[in-house]
Amino acid sequence: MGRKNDRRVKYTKMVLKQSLLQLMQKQSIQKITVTDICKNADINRNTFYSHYSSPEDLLNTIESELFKKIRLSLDTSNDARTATLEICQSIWNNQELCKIIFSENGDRKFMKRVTTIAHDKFIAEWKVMSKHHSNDLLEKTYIFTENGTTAIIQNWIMNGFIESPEEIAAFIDEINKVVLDTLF
Amino acid sequence: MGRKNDRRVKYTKMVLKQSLLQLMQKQSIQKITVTDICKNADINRNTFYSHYSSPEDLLNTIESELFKKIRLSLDTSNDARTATLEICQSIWNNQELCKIIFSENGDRKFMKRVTTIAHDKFIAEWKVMSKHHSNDLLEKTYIFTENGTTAIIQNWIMNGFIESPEEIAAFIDEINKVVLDTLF
DNA sequence: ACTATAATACACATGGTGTCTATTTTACAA
DNA sequence: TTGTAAAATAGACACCATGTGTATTATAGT
Repeated sequence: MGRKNDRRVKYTKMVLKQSLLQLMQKQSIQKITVTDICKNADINRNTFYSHYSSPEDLLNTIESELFKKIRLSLDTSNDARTATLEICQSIWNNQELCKIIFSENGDRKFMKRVTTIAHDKFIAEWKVMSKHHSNDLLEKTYIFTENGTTAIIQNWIMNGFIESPEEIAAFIDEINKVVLDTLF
Repeated sequence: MGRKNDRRVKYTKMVLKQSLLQLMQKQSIQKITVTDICKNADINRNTFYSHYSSPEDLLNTIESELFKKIRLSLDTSNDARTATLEICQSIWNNQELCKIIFSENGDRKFMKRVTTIAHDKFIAEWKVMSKHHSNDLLEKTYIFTENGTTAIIQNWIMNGFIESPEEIAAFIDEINKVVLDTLF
């Protein structure tokens, strides 16, 4: 019964995560060693290896947990507008973590993985209206707006959340609408 | 006189560059060691260090040379449309190199550095027309289109240059126009 | 042919890695 | 409360890349 719920395991994993995030505030994941993380966490290096295989592996775990949180908040909403808003709110609710994970050295692929959730709904909505257009144009437009949207959110995070989630979501909605409405 | 033009130096630098690019086809720069590069190039490791300080340093050199080429082709054109086209043509003229440098593991910051040349001209042109708008909206729109444009070019490269430079430049012009004309 | 210097060969201490084998500590359950 | 499984630690190990020495060889340019 006490397999994964062992207090010792929970503590170890917790401090290792904290330790990595703390180190990531000053250096990129690429330059952080297992030894660094363990010294900073006051955890034996062998213990690290019994839970994770590398700093990247540990980071993946952290990211997956955040991703799960964000996805959970989306299960209710189906249209693109509310999905965008809820993603922004999820990020807003995890500001400290997001600041680190999506920082300069942060994993762009993961950021994209998040925005894609909402963006796919955008595209699905517009795809219906664009049957007379080539898939090629749709594909290029998708790439353009996808990456633009991702950058807007990343910039919002990096600038310290000056705008509210509502404001950012509204801007994203508007500019995506402009592009897609005009082209299709 | 023969300082930097020494044939030995030219050869060494050349094979080291080739070696790194070859290795980058299969792994990211992060995982490539000095030892790897030297073994692959059949160059002594000490020789590497007498020219470059790290694999990243070597890559920076390669990137800077490409950047110089691209900038050179731009000195004639002043408007955004022709600048975009000439960048696309420069990339087209260096396909093999660009495929590697802008690959999945490629340096996104460098890709942005390139597209920014043309994009800044776009923005300068539109900035004149948008005095009545907030800098904030302009800034966000800039980020959106900047990153969208970058992604389009990157995608063009990664897909193996299916379209001509003219076609890609035309799409970039059009979609940027749509966004900026509609919002301002 | 001379000479400066580029390239090589060899060596070294350093530091992180991943994986062992004990040994100690501790959470949970009977 | 105590027994036990398993978690954490301690210490050691070979391995490999690093960066920096020193000495030697090869060679491009004059």
